[in-house]
Amino acid sequence: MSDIAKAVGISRQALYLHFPTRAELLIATTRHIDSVKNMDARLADSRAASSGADRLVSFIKVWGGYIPEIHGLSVALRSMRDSDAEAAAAWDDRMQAVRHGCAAAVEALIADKMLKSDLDREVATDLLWTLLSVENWERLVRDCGWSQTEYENQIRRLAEAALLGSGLFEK
Amino acid sequence: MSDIAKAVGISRQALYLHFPTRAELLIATTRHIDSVKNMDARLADSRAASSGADRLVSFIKVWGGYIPEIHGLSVALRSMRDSDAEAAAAWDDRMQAVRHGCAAAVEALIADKMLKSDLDREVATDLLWTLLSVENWERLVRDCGWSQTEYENQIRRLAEAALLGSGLFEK
DNA sequence: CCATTTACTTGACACGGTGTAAAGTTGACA
DNA sequence: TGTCAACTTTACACCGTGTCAAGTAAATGG
Repeated sequence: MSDIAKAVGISRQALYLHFPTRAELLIATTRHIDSVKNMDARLADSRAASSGADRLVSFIKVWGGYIPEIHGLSVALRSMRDSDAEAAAAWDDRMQAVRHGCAAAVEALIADKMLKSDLDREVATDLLWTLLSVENWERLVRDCGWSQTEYENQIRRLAEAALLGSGLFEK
Repeated sequence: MSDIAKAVGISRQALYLHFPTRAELLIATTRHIDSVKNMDARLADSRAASSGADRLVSFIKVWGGYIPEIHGLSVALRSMRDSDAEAAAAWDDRMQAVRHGCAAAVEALIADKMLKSDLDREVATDLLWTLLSVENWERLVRDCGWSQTEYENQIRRLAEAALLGSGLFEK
């Protein structure tokens, strides 16, 4: 809190006049970033795709490209998950939004009969959601040194390999 | 530290006589659990498999089954990653051991010409390592409510879909 | 123009957790 | 009997979060 106050150019106490707790500051920051970067609108774009497979690809591109922009905040929010229930709820809320995007993409695949025949919609959604986690981005981009485009390409391939059946011709 | 001391039945200070810092206590716990549960030996078992594909499956089974046993410790160790360099190093060290297992499995696939032809050994290792992260286990088992066997089966399928080519017949 | 309100300041303090330090107790072993 | 090792109690320093009180400076409004 003192670091932030210093960076902003006000006293630590003045910061507490605006945000009662550290958690609420982070939550407000989340909301602010979401509105500035307009995550919902970007995700909505991915709904424009015609086929289910295209929709999957564009959803992955949109969300995958969003991750680096929110990564710093995500670290802060997740690090206080266990000490602050409100922060945990704020983070989970954002993640549920992503999950809804995943569910919608899976639904589009089902509509196109492109989802692997032995995959439940719930299981498919969970798998896609897991693949697209911030943690996986961290591991591949930060720990393994992948570029953002490598990340996006491989995760897309992985998601396709995991979810896409060849429709009628699938064995 | 006080909680642990209480649980052990000694004073907080006596705990500091054994472990100079909280981080060192967790690191020692890691070592102890590894020796008690014998992770290395279990991983070695997966090397016995004849084919590369079998080896992949058995590695996933061994490590995937090990995750729940170390999960609590893993949470504690990861939560102090940013505040304590030694704890971070201890965790990274264990994860590098897993990565070596992944690399060995990928190598076995290459030897059997079963690795997807457009996958680099490094990229394949990174992907497998990422799939098998504790974080993905947490998401699927804890957050999504999957059973351990569901987790193991789906991750195995996912790894196979991601890495396995059909050898000569791969397009 | 004066009074109030608003946004901020400084300074102090409580609390919890980690880690340090010192002095005292207990029991075993030589 | 003396010494050592393991432990105890007590106290304290440091840091970060969050609270509280009193004061200031500028804008707003009757």
